[in-house]
This record gives sequence, structure tokens and C-alpha cells, in this order.
Amino acid sequence: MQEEISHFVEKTTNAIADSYRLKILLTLSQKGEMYCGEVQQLIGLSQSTCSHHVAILIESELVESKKEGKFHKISLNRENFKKLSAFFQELS
Amino acid sequence: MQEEISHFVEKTTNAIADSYRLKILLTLSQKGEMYCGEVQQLIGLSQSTCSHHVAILIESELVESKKEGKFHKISLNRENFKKLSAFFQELS
DNA sequence: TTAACATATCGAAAAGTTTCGATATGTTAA
DNA sequence: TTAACATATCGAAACTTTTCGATATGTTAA
Repeated sequence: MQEEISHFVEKTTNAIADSYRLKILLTLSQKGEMYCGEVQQLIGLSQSTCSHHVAILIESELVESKKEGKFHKISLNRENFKKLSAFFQELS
Repeated sequence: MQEEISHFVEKTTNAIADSYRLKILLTLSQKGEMYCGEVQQLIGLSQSTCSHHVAILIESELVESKKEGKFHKISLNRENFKKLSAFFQELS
């Protein structure tokens, strides 16, 4: 359990610790959801790089993806931010 | 201000996102404080590598260092964990 | 003052991450 | 069915991080 939370924190903080990915998270928080194409517009890197950053966010379980035909709609997994918040509160 | 918090979050999550550094933080939370030598015992890497990890934690301002003669005593900066917790709460 | 100890810094090797363009796969609209 | 579009994957270059041993610096005790 202590083991599990460490792994969770390591994985999620790693996903957050990049300026482009943090920007995606903050924008998702505001907008609620985005398509991958909008992410590309937002961060201004190549399509493959955007795909890579989105994949890391999904891998970390901070972001969820839902297929809508040929689009992939992404949104925050707010439960996991709650979990992170609680973890840091314990350290504070 | 929004700018500043992003920078803070990026820097601190980067510091946390390493299993050795997370272990140091969790141990500091329990014990309150540690000397660098104890950190070395805890994580079992070379002295120079421990020094490097501790330096990253101090740089991030999640950890504070106080010189006590030839020892350096480190402890958590709990205010900054509070700040992190609040940031993630906003995203949740 | 010098020996012993705690910590920091340096330089280099190994490992990991970011980025890209090219190409593959999956989906829809014509 | 095919063209067009959205996203994923691949392979490689550039960059960054982790780790070490060696050495430097700062502090105390003898």
C-alpha cells in the first residue's frame, strides 16, 4: 500500500514535470476536454511529439482518453489529482 | 502569478519524480530531519550521488538544509508541500 | 597545525528523454 | 472502394540525467 502510493506518486509527478505536459493539464482543467489536434495547436510541436506527450499523460492515469470515431477526446482523471493532493497534504 | 505557480510545480514535481528522492522525502516526513550521512545509508548509493540528489531537493525548495558544524541537517519545507497539495486540489 | 571526517564539485560513462520526419493504422465521407 | 484525415509507432539525432570515482573544500578534535 505504501509501496503502491510511492509508485503512483513517482509516475504521476514524472508525467507532470514537463512544461508542455503541465500546460496540457492546465488547459484540460479549464476546458474540460480536448482533442489531440487541439493539443497540437496548444503546444506547437510536431504531431508525433504531441502524441508522445499525450501518451505519457494517459499512461500516468492523470488523463483519460475516449475514442469518438476518428478523434480521441482527452480529459482529466480528477480522482487521481485528488489522490495526489491528499498525498502532499500528508507531507505538509 | 499563474506563470510562477507553473514554474514551481514543474520544479518540484521534477524533484519528486525519482524513487530515491521520494524515499528521502518520505523518510524526512517520518523522522523530521536527517544528516546527509543518513541519506547515504538510506538509499545505498555513492556519497557523490547522494549529495547530488539532496542538492536537487534543496534546489526545488522542498527541502531545507541547516549547517551544524561539519554536518548538514536537512528537513522538509512543509509550506511548499501545502502549496503543491493546494495546486492539485484545484485540478481535482 | 594536522589528521580525520562530512559534504560538494568535477569529468566522464551509461542510461533515459525529447524531438523530429517518415510511415503505419484506423475511421469517415464521398 | 478510395481519398482524406486523425492518431500511433518507428528509428535516429540531440539533449539531459544518473551514476561513479577522484579530488576539493570546510570543520573539528587531537
